[in-house]
Amino acid sequence: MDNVVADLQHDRSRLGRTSTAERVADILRDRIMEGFFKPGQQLSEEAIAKVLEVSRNTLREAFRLLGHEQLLEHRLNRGVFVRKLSADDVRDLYRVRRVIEGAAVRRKVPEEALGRLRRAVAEAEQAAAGDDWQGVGTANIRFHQALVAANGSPRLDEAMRQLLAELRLVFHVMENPRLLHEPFVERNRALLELLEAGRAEEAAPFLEAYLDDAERLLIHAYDPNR
Amino acid sequence: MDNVVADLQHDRSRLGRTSTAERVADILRDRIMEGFFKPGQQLSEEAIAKVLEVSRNTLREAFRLLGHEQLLEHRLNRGVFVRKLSADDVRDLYRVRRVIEGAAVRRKVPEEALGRLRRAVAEAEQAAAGDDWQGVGTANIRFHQALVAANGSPRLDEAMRQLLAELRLVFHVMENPRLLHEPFVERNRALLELLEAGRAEEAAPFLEAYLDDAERLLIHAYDPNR
DNA sequence: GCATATTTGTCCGTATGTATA
DNA sequence: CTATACATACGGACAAATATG
Repeated sequence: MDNVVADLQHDRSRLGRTSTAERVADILRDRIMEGFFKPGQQLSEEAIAKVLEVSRNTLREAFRLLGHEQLLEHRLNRGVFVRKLSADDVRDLYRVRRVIEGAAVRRKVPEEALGRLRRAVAEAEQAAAGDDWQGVGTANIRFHQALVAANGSPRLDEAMRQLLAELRLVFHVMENPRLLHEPFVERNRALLELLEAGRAEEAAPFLEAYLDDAERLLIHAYDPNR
Repeated sequence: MDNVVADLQHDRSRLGRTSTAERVADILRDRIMEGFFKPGQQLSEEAIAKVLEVSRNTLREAFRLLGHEQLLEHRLNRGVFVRKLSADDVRDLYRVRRVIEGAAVRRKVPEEALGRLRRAVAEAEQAAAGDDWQGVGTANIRFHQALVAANGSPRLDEAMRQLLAELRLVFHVMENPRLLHEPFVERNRALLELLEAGRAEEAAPFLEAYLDDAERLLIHAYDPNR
């Protein structure tokens, strides 16, 4: 436990530009999303403040930011914990994805967004060829971000960014990332081709089925307790 | 259980004991949304901390929360200011509304949600009859919240709550709330009737036109500088 | 169930940096 | 350019809640 916190030392160098609280939040966010801090784990004020060499007050501001992003959970007089998602949370996240991504595929996707989609698909295929399933996951996420960007809305982009950050909390408690990401590489390509052909009326139900399957797969494999 | 009382269920989350920072954030949020603090206005740490009798550290935690909700803007070493929305922001907010509310009307709206919609419409009509345009605005907002609730997603509910809070920033810099809210009372009723009849394929374009008009009206009347 | 240690919640004083009149 | 006001950040203090033996 002490060793886990000690590893944070490496992030100490990144402090130096914007407000300290925001930079601390950035560091912690990265750590949570990469699975270094695990769902359910408590983040001790004193320990982290000491290692990052910031005051407890500043750290608490950072905690507030991450709490609002749903990555941390505040329990009064108990402290902050990395959020642990329930199966219901997963279902809700997919509900939101259907709404936001569904709206995107119903539009005529601009050429710029198509370019990003193509690159994401190529990246995923390349990673898959090299058995790099972590890389496939990252590329797939980029694919869906590019998809949402077709809406042309900064706020939807931001909402998707946060949604995917939450989803990572789920990914990290699962072993076997291949099972999770491999099936969707070719479906991403298929979806891309529908969009390139401007066949929105087919893309929408295709995406629905896609997300249904992804949700089912995730729920089935997901055990919130560890 | 009484249906009117059922609406209160949504406020249940606000009951639990909370930290001072969260209660301060609640107070400030209310003040901003009621127009007491005006867009562009600076919120002085020292002055507010003194009046609310909390420490500046605690107040800063509250500021972080509201900043993340887009109601306050942080300028490094300058302080926090009530967010001032641009015309582009307004357009983006309506983009998001089309996505979230559009998804709702495409569904079969559950009876429970229909009940809330009916009550909101009735409330708006009653307020309009009494020339209470502020009340009409509140009722209309409740209508759209009930609409989004048809998605059955806590996260979309929360997103809508925040979106409407941002929109209030715009409403408050406009004089003549009647112009803003009156036209939509009967359109809300019309939309409700389409939903009650289960005519989703008509409700969707009706809502689109509705939001287009509302956005146009708002953009036209809105001058970000005061 | 009790006594004790630990941790959070909150406040204060202060030093430093930054923007602006 | 200087002066002033204010935000930023720190560290210490203590009460209150919670965990621990």
